[in-house]
Amino acid sequence: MKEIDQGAEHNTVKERILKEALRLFSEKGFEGTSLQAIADAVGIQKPSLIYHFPSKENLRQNVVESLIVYWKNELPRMLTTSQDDSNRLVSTMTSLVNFFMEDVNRARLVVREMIDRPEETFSVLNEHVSPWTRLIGDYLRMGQQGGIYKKDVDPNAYIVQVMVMVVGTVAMGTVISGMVSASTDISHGPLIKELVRIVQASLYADKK
Amino acid sequence: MKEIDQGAEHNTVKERILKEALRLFSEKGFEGTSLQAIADAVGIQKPSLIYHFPSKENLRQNVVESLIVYWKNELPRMLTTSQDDSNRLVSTMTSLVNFFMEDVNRARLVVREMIDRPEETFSVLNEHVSPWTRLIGDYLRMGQQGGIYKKDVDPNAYIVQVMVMVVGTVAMGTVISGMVSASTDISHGPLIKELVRIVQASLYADKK
DNA sequence: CCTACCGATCGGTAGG
DNA sequence: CCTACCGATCGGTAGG
Repeated sequence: MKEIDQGAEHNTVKERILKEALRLFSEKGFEGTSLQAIADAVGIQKPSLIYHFPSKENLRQNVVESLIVYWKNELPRMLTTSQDDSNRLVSTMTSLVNFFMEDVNRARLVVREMIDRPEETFSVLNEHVSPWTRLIGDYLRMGQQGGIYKKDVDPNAYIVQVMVMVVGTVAMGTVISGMVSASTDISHGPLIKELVRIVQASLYADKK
Repeated sequence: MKEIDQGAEHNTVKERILKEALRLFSEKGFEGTSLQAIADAVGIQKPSLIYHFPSKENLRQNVVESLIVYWKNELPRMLTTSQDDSNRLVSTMTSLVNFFMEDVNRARLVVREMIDRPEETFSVLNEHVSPWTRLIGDYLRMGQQGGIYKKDVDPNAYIVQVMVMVVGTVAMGTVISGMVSASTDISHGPLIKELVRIVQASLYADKK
């Protein structure tokens, strides 16, 4: 009844639904998650879900959109925060890694969406992410002419490959970190470290 | 009735089931694929599936195993075929890329299994793939001491990251190739080319 | 490999 | 946001 802290944090039922749906869709997949399971996690009845989101498909779209919104707010901040020019790319990528590691489910959902609905996901990325990758692409091309980046780097392909590595490493981290060190999961330190090294070593021109 | 070419190609019902199940599990996911859909694709009735594979879960395990078996036959061949020492790693990776691109569903299934069943997938990889990654790791360490590979490469992490890139690029190729060039899919030429470049540039030591 | 069939669960509606 | 309910489909069994 209280409307004082209505839009404050993750308090509203709608926000709690989105949160639990993101988690379950990421962990078990869209088809592997029932509306009943989401309702149970939130602590309401199934038809109450349908009151907030008219269908399961509509709920999925809203979950994806909530991620996109987060992205569109964070990415500009990542790109501008980094002060010095030479390290801007690496620090942006580090922010990207942190964004996904903050909640591994974000990376998993992105990977799932790409595989489950390639065409739709392409449209979404093309609309909301491509502007930024194009910007970084221009920045890369400038650096190439200035001689600080390798000349044989394919800017567009490079950016996409970095994204594949970041999102792939975080999404599959639980599995693959066990293959590099003993710990079966969490933080995957050596993996992220090597990821950053590969991204840098394949970009910066050799010192002459 | 004819038993002449019984074990020849993809002729037996069991093999046809495995083939269609791999395709559907890869495209729609395990939970998104019904036994009815598989039966329809094969052209038999649902209970006939259960005759060959006692449960859906059992069928999934057999699909995964069929991939593993393929792997265990191909990987040694990849590693030995490459003649000259210096390019062995790159040619092995190229074979790996070809293996997954031959049938994109292989890469998609691997990614799905990693996200859907992290612990189980780790066990499978640890048993059947780790021996080979360890071998390549030793080879990398030797090359490092010989000075042909960068000293700051983390061999184990590097190998895993290369696998993430390969499998990720192929699995998500349909989506991401559209972001680098106009073509919405197929062959993803520039992506694979950049992938190979990154793998090489981040490995080989700078010429002094 | 098929027909016939089962209990359980699915997404979603009616109506309040 | 709830109770009551629906047709369709799920994985799987019985029995041949």
